Amino acid sequence: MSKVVPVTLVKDDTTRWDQNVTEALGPSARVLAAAVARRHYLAGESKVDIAGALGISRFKVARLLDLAHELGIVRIEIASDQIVDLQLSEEVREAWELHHCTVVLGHGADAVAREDLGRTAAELLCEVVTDKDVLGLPWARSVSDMIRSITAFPRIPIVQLSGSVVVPDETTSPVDIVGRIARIAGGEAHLFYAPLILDDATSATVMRRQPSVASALAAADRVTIAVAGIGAWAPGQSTVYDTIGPEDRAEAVSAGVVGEVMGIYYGADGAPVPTHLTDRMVTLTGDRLRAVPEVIGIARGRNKAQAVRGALRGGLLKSLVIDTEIAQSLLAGDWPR
Amino acid sequence: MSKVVPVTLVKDDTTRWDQNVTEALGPSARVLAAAVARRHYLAGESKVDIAGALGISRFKVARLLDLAHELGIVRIEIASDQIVDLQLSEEVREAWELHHCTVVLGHGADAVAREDLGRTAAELLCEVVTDKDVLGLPWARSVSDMIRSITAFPRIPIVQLSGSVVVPDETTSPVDIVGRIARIAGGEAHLFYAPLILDDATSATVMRRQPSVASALAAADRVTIAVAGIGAWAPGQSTVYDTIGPEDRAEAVSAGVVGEVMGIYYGADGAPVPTHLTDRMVTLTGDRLRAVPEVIGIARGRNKAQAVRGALRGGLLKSLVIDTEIAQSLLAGDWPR
DNA sequence: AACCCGTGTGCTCATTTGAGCGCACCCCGC
DNA sequence: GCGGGGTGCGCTCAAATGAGCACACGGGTT
Repeated sequence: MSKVVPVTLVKDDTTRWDQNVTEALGPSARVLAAAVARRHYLAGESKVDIAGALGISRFKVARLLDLAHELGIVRIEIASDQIVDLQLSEEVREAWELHHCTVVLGHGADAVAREDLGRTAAELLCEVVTDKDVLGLPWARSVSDMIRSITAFPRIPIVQLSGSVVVPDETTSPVDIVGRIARIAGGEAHLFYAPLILDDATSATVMRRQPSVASALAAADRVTIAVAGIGAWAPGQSTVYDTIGPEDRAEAVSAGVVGEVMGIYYGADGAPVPTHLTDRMVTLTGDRLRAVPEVIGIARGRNKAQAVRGALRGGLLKSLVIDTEIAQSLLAGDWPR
Repeated sequence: MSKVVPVTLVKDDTTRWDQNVTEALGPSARVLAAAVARRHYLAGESKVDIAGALGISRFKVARLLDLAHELGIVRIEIASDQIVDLQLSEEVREAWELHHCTVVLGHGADAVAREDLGRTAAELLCEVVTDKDVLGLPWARSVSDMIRSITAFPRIPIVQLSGSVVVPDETTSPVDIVGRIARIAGGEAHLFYAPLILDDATSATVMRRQPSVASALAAADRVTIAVAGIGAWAPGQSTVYDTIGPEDRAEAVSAGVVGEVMGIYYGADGAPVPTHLTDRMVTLTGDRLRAVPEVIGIARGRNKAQAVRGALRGGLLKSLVIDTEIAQSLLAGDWPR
């Protein structure tokens, strides 16, 4: 309640006798500015109240606060997250008009751990999902990484969206992975045992007519949330690429394929690429995936950047869980849309 | 401009499937909260604008910001000064209803350097003084420390308020000190050569009648700003105490003297203490000092805490430049007034 | 002297913001 | 199925706030 003796905040440079002052402001002004800042920002008092308590005008309080900002007496910082680069995430989200984007920070010099990416994707899924949703899942390594991190889930239908690929070094079998979350969720589950890719279109057609498969693929219409891995068309960047033969790879390359999502192929501009491969897949169509209201894509590593960009351009994904390298690539150089 | 998919901020603990979530909030909410906080606090956008840009209500923006505070995503801190404890200064100022208070931080374990205290006092004086003021100065070690730090000063009258004490280890002579600032200021100066304390009351009366002395003491009425050292009534804590004989010291002690300012004696409650010493001083009266609108007291060290408190209670000082020890003592235990 | 410019100050008015309210929803137990 | 408690949400109205303006003062120039 004590009144303050007026203190001129900034003296004219020519008239100040403050040549001995170390900082830009005298000690009393610093004390005053700090006191005002503390009351306003830490104690939450309104500027009017502060002005009343100190016997100065509310305008002076406001100017004092501005000054305190300029001089660095008040410092406001947005805390950095341990796991997620909050700023980069938002920049990517904004730039590509995504629903959600989560950029996972890599610890140390090396890339983001699969485990971290999977856990973060799990958190995002759990955050976004409601008990009105229908979840669609393909088979993908990154998706199984995610599912491993999920311990609780709402009781909602789970729909398998694609066949599976046998990968030697994966310990758990494909359907187990999709089945795991179905068990956790406890709702109805549309699962099937089928390979993602067959040797010819005829076999694939037959396979798609299998009741379990047909029922699951039909249920894809009802899916409201899907999670997808993103495969780049290069060795080690796509389980499909690694599975098929050299000629098939080459055909896709010459057709312009840069990546696949759930076995749906697309080019650098995101447009579907017609290929003989397409008819051999047991998966939903690109249009059906595009119609899903929320599709979360998961990807990691510089080599997948172009594939992610294509998937986004093609409208296959609505959200992303990625690492810093891909995020920076998505913001760099050629701009979206 | 991209729209945001609604995200429920806090789920009911019973309904959340976030047992795998490391933090209290999902990644998307963290990204959103951080983005809002960044836009509001760093970019300075209004909540209404942010709400419009993100397609959410301004209330949600506000709640999101509250949340960001609670979770520590936004952290506001008042920067600490290198020289002055801004918070402690304000607390003392407020508690004792001072015009200004500057608590100088000691570096390392030992006490605040005389030099730091003097420099800070100089800064405060230069900040507070205007070219309409009349400056009054006594002789005191701390005052001479301050004056040494002054290199520029407005062209105002300088009035010497007390006689001087010869201290062996001070290199500069008393009047030189007061004369120095008079030279820097360049205005009219009321200086005189006289001891602060004489052997008897008669000599003191004679001395006070000397034209130069009388003129200066008369000019004390016009003084608008004075700076004073504070002496505690103990060895090494007051140049007056150290100068006089044991009987005089004892008399003052038994009369209840705890300190002196400009040779004006007072007790623990700040009331003037009548003593034979008083008549022997060449200085202004306590009432005259109390009438000066701004008196800045300088003191350092735990031993002077009680003397400072007395001087404040007695209304001799309006402002303080002190160290952390005295400041804490002023806030501790027995409360002012 | 008269002038002008830069600076600090407080005012007015439009915008922004906060406190409280009611509504809709959902989970739970009867 | 039907209240009850809790929660998130947006509305209303009053208070707080910001942008711009006018004024006063001081120092320097014409």
